[in-house]
Amino acid sequence: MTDVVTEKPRRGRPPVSDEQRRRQRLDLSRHAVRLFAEQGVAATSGEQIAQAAGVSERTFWRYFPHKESCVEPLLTKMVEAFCVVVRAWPRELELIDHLREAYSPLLDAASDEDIEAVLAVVRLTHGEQALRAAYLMLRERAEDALADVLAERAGLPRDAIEVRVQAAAMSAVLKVATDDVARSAADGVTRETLEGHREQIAAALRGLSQML
Amino acid sequence: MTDVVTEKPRRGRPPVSDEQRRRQRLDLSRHAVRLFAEQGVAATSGEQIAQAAGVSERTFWRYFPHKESCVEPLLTKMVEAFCVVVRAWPRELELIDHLREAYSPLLDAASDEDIEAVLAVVRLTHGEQALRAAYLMLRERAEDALADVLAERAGLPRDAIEVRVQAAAMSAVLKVATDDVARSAADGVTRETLEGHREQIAAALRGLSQML
DNA sequence: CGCTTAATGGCAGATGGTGCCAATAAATGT
DNA sequence: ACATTTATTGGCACCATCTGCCATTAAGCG
Repeated sequence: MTDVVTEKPRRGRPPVSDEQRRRQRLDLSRHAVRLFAEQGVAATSGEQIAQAAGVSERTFWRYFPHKESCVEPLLTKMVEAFCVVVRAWPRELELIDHLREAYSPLLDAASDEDIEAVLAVVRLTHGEQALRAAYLMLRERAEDALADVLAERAGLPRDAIEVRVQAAAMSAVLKVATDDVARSAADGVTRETLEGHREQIAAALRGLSQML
Repeated sequence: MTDVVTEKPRRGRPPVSDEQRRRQRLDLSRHAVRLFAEQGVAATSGEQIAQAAGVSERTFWRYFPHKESCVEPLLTKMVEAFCVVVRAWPRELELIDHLREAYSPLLDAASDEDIEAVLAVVRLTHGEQALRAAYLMLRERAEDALADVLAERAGLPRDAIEVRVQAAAMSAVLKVATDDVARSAADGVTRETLEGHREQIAAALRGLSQML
């Protein structure tokens, strides 16, 4: 009865906090992305990234299983932002209207630098196949999260076919819109660009409804 | 004026035909997939695949840029089959109805072995991340082809936002349906399973229209 | 059979990535 | 202060992935 949350009279050095680890990954991620953009993925070695971030190559490979997954921390920020918005989607509102309401505050929350970096990565994924593959894998993970939210809203199991189709379609729309905004924001991202992004999504969702 | 199709009084050994090359790739692909399924991707080395197919490791790497791209020839068969159907989609018919008409004959055309192999690969992509990434990349290439067809139908440029959204959404639907049929056909594929697949797609497309 | 060109195979080498172990860092107990 | 315990780090050896280079072989043609 005493092990509801198993007792842990911890003894040695405690593991670093998840927060700390996240920061470290993000730091490595920034260096990696900068180098990727400057000289290409293929021409950037793991050793180089490690050196730029001031850790040994060995620990670098402990933080990232593959070179391309260096983009993950940055991109995750983006998809998580979207998941937060979707999760807050009130039942009585149209998705488009909810986006208009909830998206702007979210943009204020993220730092301009991060937004710029994320868009840079998305642009990179077009020339660099390895990065594109990593990007698509990440989007599929996001799709699962989206499916969870949609399932809860609809009161259906998360692997119901309707739920998965809707999640996949929404995710696909978001992908197109994101690629588009990244392309059009090639030099400098403005508030107008981002609001354009929101409208892009809205228009795309509207377009979906005309499909059949 | 004499170089409309540059004159080629060919001299030495002629390059192998594209057909021949395609066959070779497909053969390597089959061996690779079998090994992947038997012992996992990570545990299967390029040397092993080459040996199984009876070529040197060096030439194996000439046929495939990465180990995971061994699944490409098989999967391409699948997406090309779908593209053919879409291309033949008459303007006056609903897509669902067209699928019902055109899909069955197509199933007869492909060999049972190949269909089985394709589904096996799709199943593999769920446990093997590297394969999943390759799969998603291929699907995106197929999405482009789909966009071309849709653009022509709609009389819009191929990079119009509506076209790309529609292509992305259709592709996403097809992905869900394909994953589902692969899972449900885990042991032995029957004609019922495949017709189920077609209905799966139809239902999914119908579901899409209810999205908003 | 010589000539020309394409495909192949073998070998060296750089990079990606992992397992193992010693060294160090951060906590607690005495 | 010091020993003890545990987590992280770095160094090293090692296998796999993939490429460049060159010699060899194969396939056509006069």
